[in-house]
Amino acid sequence: MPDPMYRSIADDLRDKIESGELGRGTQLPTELELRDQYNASRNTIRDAVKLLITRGLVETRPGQGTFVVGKLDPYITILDLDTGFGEGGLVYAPDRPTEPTTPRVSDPRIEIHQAAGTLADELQLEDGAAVISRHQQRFIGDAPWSLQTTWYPMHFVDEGAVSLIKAKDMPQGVVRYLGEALGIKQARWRDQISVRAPDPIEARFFGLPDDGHVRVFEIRRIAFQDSGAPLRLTVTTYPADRNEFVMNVGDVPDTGAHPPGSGQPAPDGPGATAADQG
Amino acid sequence: MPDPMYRSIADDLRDKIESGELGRGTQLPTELELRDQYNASRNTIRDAVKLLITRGLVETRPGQGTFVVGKLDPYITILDLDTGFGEGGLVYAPDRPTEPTTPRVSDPRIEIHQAAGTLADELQLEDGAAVISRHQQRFIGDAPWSLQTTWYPMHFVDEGAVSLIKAKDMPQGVVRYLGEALGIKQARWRDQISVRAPDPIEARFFGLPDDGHVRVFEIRRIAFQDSGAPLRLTVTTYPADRNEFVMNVGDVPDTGAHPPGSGQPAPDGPGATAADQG
DNA sequence: AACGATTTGTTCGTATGTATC
DNA sequence: TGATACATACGAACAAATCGT
Repeated sequence: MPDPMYRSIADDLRDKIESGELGRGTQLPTELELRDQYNASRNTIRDAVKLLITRGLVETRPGQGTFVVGKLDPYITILDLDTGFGEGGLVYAPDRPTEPTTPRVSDPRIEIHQAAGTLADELQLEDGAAVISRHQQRFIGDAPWSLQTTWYPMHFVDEGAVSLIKAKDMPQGVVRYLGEALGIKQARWRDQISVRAPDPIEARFFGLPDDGHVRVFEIRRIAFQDSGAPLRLTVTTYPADRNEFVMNVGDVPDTGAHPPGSGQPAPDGPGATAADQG
Repeated sequence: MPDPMYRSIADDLRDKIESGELGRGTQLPTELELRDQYNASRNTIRDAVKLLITRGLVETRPGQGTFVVGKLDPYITILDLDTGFGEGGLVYAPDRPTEPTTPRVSDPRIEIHQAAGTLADELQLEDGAAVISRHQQRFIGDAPWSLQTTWYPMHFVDEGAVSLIKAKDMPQGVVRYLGEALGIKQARWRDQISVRAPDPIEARFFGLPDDGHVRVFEIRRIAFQDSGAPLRLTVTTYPADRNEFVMNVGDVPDTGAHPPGSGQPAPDGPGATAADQG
C-alpha cells in the first residue's frame, strides 16, 4: 500500500536536496550511514540512490561518496541567425554570458554515400544518388560541445565545388564557399528539435555517465536555395544537460543575450503549485 | 578489465534491438530465461534490463514481461507562428501528419503572487510587484500534451483587463483580448528551449514512468509589447519522448508540415560511423 | 469467482572487486 | 599500506500483477 521503501528514501532525500538542506556539491551520508539512518539494508539504499541518479539529482564517485549535482550553467545557442548554427557562430558560454564565443571546430571527416530513405527524401534526391557528408567535432575551449554532420548532394562537387570533398575546415563557412563557387545562396531553412538517448560514440565524446540517463538534443536543419531546391541537411547533437537554445522573433529588446532566468527556475513552474491530478 | 557482466548483457540486447532482431513491441525472454542464456544470476539480468530502461529501449510490465519500446510518433509544434504556441495553435498530431490539430485546453487556474527573483527580472517589475498567473492543462484528444503557466503584470488588470483574473479559457486568445481591452500588441518574443527531469506533478499528469528517465521540454516565452515593455512570460512543458519542435526561417518550400524524417533517424548520424575517440 | 502458474517488483544477506585518500 | 566508499555479483524469500483455467 505505501510506497516501497527505496522510493520513500529517495523522495525524502530529494526533498532535502530541493529544500536546500543539501546544497549542490554537498556530499550525502555514505551508504552505510544511510543504511543506519533509514534502518534499511545497503542494497535498498543503493536502489534509492540509483533513482536519484536517474533523475539527475546526485552522482556517485567510487572511493569518494555520493554528491548533489548542481544544474550546469548552459551553453546558449541562438537559432534565428544563420551564423548562429551550422558554421559555428552565435554561442554564449557560461563564463561569457553577454558576449558570443567562437567554438573550435575539428577538420571534417569526409565520407561519400548513396542517399537512401530519409536522407534521400529530405534532400529530394533519387534513391541511390551520391551524397557527401562532412562530420565535425566542435569544442568550446577544451570542452566537447557538439557533433555535427552535414550532407550535400554530390552534384555540387561535379559542378565545381571541389573543396567540399577536402578534409579541411572552412572557417569562412561552407555556405559562403558555395556562393562564391557556384552562386548558390542559402535562403531559408527548417530546424527540427528533438531529444533522444545518446549513441555510444556521442556518450564517449561528451563524457556522459554510462548509465545513459543524460539525453542529447538533436537538431536537424534542412536548408534550401533560392530556387527552393534543398541545399543541405545538417544534424547536430548536444548534451541536453548543459545546452539551451534561444530563438528570437521580431526585434527583441535587449535584456542581455543571456536569458536572465537561465540557471534558476521561475519561482512557480507549470506544475509547481498543486492540482493537476484530474 | 572487460566490461562488467550486466553491461555486456545490456549491450548484447541493445544490439539485437537496434539490428531489428528484436522489433518494437517484441517481448524479450523472461528474466529466468535470460539468466540461463547468459549464465548469470537473476539480479544481474535485472541490472542489465534497468540499463536498457534508462536508455529508453525497453519497458517492463509486471506480470507480463519485458518489451521493446518503439519510438513514439511525435507531436510536432511549430514555433515560428504566434498561434503555434501560447494560445494552442499550430500542432501536428501523429494521426494527422499534414493537417494541424487543435488542442483542448482546460479552464485556467488563476493565482496571484508577488513577483520575485527571476520572474520579476524577466517581466522587468519591482521585486514584490503583483503578478497574475494562469495555469492550464492542454490535451490532444484525450491524451495529456502539455502544461502551461503564463504570468502577467497585475497592472493590466488595474487598467481594465479584468477578464485576466477569470478562471475561464479564452478560446480566441489572451493576446487578442489584451489588444481589444487595452490596445496592447504582442510584437516580438524570445523562446528559450531546455530539457530537465519532470517534477512529480508533471510526471503524474503526463503518466511518465516513475523511475524518472523521461525528460520534459521546458519552453519559456518572454513576449514584449510594441513599446518594448514585457507583456508576459509563458512556461510550457512537454514530455520529451513524444514531442518535437520545428522552426521555419524564411519561406520554406512545402515538403509537408510533417518533417519527412520524423520517426526515422537518418541512415547516418553525427556519431554513427566511427572515430571520434580522439 | 477462485485458483494456480508465470512474471516482474522489493528486500534482505553476503562476498569480493576497484577507486580514492 | 590500510581504511573507506562505491561497484559488481550471487543467492534467497516473499509480494504483487497478470493471465488462463
